Amino acid sequence: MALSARPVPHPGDLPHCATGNPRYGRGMQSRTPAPRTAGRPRSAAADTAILAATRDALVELGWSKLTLGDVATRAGVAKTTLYRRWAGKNELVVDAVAELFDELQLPDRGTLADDIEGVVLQFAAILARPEARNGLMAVVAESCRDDALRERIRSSIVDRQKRLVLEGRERAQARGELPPEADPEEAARTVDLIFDMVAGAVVHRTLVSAEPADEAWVHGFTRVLLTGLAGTPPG
Amino acid sequence: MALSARPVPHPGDLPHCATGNPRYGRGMQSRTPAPRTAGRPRSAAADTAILAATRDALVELGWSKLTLGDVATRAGVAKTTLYRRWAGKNELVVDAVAELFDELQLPDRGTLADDIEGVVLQFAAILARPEARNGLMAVVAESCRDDALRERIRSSIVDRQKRLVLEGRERAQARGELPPEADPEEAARTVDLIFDMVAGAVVHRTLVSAEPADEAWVHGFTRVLLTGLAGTPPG
DNA sequence: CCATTACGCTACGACTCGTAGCGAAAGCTG
DNA sequence: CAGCTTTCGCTACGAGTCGTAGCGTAATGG
Repeated sequence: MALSARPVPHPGDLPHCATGNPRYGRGMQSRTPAPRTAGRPRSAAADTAILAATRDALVELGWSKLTLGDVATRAGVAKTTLYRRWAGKNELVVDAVAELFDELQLPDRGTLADDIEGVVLQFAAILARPEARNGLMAVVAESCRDDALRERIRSSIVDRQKRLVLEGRERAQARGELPPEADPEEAARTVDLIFDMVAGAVVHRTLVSAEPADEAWVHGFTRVLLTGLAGTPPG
Repeated sequence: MALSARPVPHPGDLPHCATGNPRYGRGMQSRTPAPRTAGRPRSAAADTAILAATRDALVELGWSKLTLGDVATRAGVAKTTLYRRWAGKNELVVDAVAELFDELQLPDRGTLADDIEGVVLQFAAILARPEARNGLMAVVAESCRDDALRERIRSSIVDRQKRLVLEGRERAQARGELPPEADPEEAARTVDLIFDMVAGAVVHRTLVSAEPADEAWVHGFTRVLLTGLAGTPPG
């Protein structure tokens, strides 16, 4: 018969993620691919089912009314399985939401303005999905009191997308639309500033003002971002 | 002896706010000052104590771990008193946070750039307070699934501060820094756009990037907002 | 004086949380 | 194949919170 369960290594362990599975796995994703151990491997299907069920629950219930027991039922797994893989609600939702943002791309449309409009529209399309809105805002709110969670959000979501700003600037500089950067430190600050302005404006428009970031809005936003307030006479 | 308590008029009533007290009172604040009724009046001191206790609890506990029972204990009132005045956690926190933003002003500093920098710094200072961060983000997150709550946030917080953008533009136009607006509809859209860009950038910088919106950052932000990306050669 | 309303307090059922324990299933390894 | 290891589903549990009901008391106004 099975032996008694050994003490659960739950709080703060580095697990053996066979698949691209979560639980402190996203943060340090440049690890050795598989610290294999013997025994029954974790079901990869359970991971995807749980994350999908989390997004569904976010749509129907929102953050505060989402319970882990309900997610487990939706995913067809036991509640204990869920707790074996994630430390709590915050971590689960971060992983469930992070997957949504990995589809962002920066297709080359020929000009800086068109590149910006394109990626901002993609970002707006993701934020238009209720699971993205509910989940992202909730974990950001929670991260105010939880440094580990904020770092997890930053590495899983924010920093991953900052590549888009870098890529767009390089293209614009190659085209001659933007001057080359002399001071690399200043350049890094500018990248952060632009990212905050773009992401912040779209988030605020979508969530606080609660109006769609459609093509017309994105066009106006891009014009202000590129030429400034005074440079946009309505004529 | 006291009669049996009549059915609580809790969900969806228009109460009689003697003081500037909450409970659906902020949304329609242009009401007759006091629809007086007989009986013992509600304690105004209890209102202020509850709202202050809510902010304290937000600082110490954050949103998710904040319980109404705890707030009641901090405020020195009974839990039932709290439920008699607010419908739930969301409404309470909205009122507690809204008070923080009423102190925003737009002092005339002589130029549009300095006006913007001044008000953005004020906004950043408010968002630097943990009770503002925790509470605001949490209710915004919840408002994704609650239209009434979003409307309450908009009327209590957002629209009240949009006056700052209007005021700043009027001054800039009077100074000749901005051209007069021909199309009033286009002008309204521009106000909304600017508000989303300013508030969104500060919020994203403070909460997501988790770095302070200090004077250097605000200066760079203002420069981009006024002159655009291409108009800021680092030299 | 008396009707009316707010207040503090206690208690309650319902729900969620996170964990423990068990037996069974699913892999790897010799 | 047998044997070991780890995961899985299930049940149960104490702790905590929720929102409400009920009661007696305090504070106003007519």
